[in-house]
Amino acid sequence: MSGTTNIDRRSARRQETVAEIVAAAWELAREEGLTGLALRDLGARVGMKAQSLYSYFSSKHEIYDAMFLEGYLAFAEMVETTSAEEAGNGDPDALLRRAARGFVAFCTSDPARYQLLFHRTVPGFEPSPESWAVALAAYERSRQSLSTAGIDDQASFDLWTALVTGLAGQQIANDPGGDRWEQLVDPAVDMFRVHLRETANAEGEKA
Amino acid sequence: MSGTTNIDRRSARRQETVAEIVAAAWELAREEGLTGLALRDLGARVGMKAQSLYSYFSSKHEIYDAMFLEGYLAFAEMVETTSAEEAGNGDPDALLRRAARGFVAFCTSDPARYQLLFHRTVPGFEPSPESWAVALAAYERSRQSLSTAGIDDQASFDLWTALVTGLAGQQIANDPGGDRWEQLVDPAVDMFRVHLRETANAEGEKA
DNA sequence: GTCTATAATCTGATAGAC
DNA sequence: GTCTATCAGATTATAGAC
Repeated sequence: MSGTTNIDRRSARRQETVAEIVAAAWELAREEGLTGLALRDLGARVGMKAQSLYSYFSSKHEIYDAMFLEGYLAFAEMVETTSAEEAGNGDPDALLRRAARGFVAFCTSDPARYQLLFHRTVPGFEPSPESWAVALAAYERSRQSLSTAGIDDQASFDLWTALVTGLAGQQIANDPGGDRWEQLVDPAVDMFRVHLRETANAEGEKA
Repeated sequence: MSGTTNIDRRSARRQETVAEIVAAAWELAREEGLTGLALRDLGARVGMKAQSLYSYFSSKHEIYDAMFLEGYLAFAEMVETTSAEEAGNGDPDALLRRAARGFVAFCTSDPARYQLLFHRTVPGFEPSPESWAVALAAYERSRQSLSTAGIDDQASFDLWTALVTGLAGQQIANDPGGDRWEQLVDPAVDMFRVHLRETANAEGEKA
């Protein structure tokens, strides 16, 4: 009787614990720096010995991988929110502004996450194919959303990502907690919009 | 007889060794990652026991500090080269292009250095006041140089640094060894130039 | 699934001989 | 100034009892 249910319960409990561990890992990464994360501290934070973590993850890199995955799930959610039709009643300029603000806020709200997702900073760590797939899907979703705002070629999108990661990076590195670069998000979007218009014109002239 | 000379010789020899250690530290940082640098490996690389490094540096952070300092000296040199009058016969647009290309090449040629100089990625490390002074001077020199190309307010310069560090960061993280974002440097400069023209117009209209 | 015990190694750093 | 010796502790990770 109810063998499956017990298994479900057990795996649900397990997933809870896994999630708790990953949450604690993020906490520690924020406090100690991404590469300062230590399994001893992590175990202590969730009320376990460090060794017990190996019941849930087979290596430290696997924990980083779970963090990476979770980070990109949060990224995807942010993309979805800023892309929402209702939020901007179809105005492409408003969409661009929302996307840029959302992205920079996403980054500055968690510098450790910004580091893990957008820079290769943990020695030896490489995301698993599964996590990469999620990252890529989120990236594609973002690209698709912004294509409706006029960013419809790869080069423009690459320039866009450089611009927004650059704003976030400068804010985090040189004015943590402040808004010196966050203030520049709207001007940067204006600048980028002119660029879009000009490249569109150039295409038109060629035709 | 030549007591001072002996001291000079000795301190010169010492400086040579210090420079050798820092050079080896950069090598290792490039190979193992900036935070993967270990004193044992560093000692081995220069033909010493790790403990002997303490004759030259009193802590690991002090080595990072020397790397930081050296990095900003190289940065200053790059700024000087790209700012050179001769290199662009006074054409402000050419200066902007040279500055951007020079900066991105400076970053991509050494990702570990990019990380140390422009992101806070080593847990617990903070540059000494002396090193900060050099960094700040190089920053100011860059700002001064680019002010002759029309970047004459802080906000525009901040936007500029976000743009070029962003291009470099994306190149390093997502296409190491390639040129996907490096190709976008000139288009990015064009985009930025239009921004400069527009903000200048806006200022003019206010007056 | 968590523990103890511990392996095996690496960490940065110090003391003191030469 | 470099060495040996070593500290004191951290690190990730495994084996096996409960």
